Amino acid sequence: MAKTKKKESQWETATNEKLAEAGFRRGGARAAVVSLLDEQSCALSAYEIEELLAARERAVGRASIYRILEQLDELGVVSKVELGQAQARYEPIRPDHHHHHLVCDKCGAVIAFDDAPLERAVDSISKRVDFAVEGHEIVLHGLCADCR
Amino acid sequence: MAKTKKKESQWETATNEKLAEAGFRRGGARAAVVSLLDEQSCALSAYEIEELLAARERAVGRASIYRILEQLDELGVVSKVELGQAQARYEPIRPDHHHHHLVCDKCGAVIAFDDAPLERAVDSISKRVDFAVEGHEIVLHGLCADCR
DNA sequence: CTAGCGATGAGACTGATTCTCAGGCTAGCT
DNA sequence: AGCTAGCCTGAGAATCAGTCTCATCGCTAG
Ligand SMILES: [Zn+2]
Ligand SMILES: [Zn+2]
Ligand SMILES: [Zn+2]
Ligand SMILES: [Zn+2]
Repeated sequence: MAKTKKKESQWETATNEKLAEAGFRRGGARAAVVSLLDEQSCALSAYEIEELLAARERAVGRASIYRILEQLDELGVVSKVELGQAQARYEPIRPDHHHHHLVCDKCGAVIAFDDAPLERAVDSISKRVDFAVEGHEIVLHGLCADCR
Repeated sequence: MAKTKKKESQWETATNEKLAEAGFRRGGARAAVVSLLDEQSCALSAYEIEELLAARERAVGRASIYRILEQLDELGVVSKVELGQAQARYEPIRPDHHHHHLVCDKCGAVIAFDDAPLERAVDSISKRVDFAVEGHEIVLHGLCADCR
């Protein structure tokens, strides 16, 4: 069966470069995770990643998934987001698509949103506090249109 | 030994009233947790609550602590905050002391801060989205002054 | 082509949180 | 005050996400 050769996006390319620069060797498991993340516009849980990869012809061990996600997080190419759902989610960081999340407390739906004034307010605070701010996470809780 | 009779604050009083209104009976475990939370200005983890209560003369079972915190969260008098530390923290909601947190990724220190422009930005978004926003959580990650 | 060493994954382990259920206590009634 | 229904508690088992261990696999420098 012919393998679907997808076009690598900016993110996947940049991520592979950073991995190489950081001294990592190439490996099938990591490539599969990076490739899957590259297709996402919002966050996936480690469990979802495990399932999606298994559904393709490239299952990856759970230990590897967590190890890889941690490496990507440290490299600054992936963001670990805690939406108060007792499990972390991970999404690729694309400078041109910075966003935050609305979480439905009833059905768990996650909706992305972005807002310039909000970012400005956060940047402003970051400069004022005696703290080296490296990132921020903003989550709005409530009920989605369907659950209301 | 004389028991230190503390003055009930606005929060503890209001919480007890809401519990009664919601049809809850009174109970020693819950009263102890509510009283402890009332003394806090920022968030405690369930484990810390368990220890602090045990250190006094009123140990409360772990199951009860979690059950009670969940009830208080549902009543809207306690906020469950996830600071990305693999464990939730809980703090009383005091309308006049609304705040958010700075978390040191190195040592885990939690520092509270508040910012009017930030709240305004969040309120503004809340009104614009097709989502019934009931609350929000903002966490800034980075390195505290000591760990830098 | 081969050795050396990073990459991988099965499964045990940990730690936080949730569940179960027997016994305790409150609130309401007599 | 005494009695009862049913909420309140807590010890310990069960879950579950996430972490660790370690034997094996497979890059890649040479
Ligand atoms: Zn997202
Ligand atoms: Zn919903
Ligand atoms: Zn706080
Ligand atoms: Zn620190």
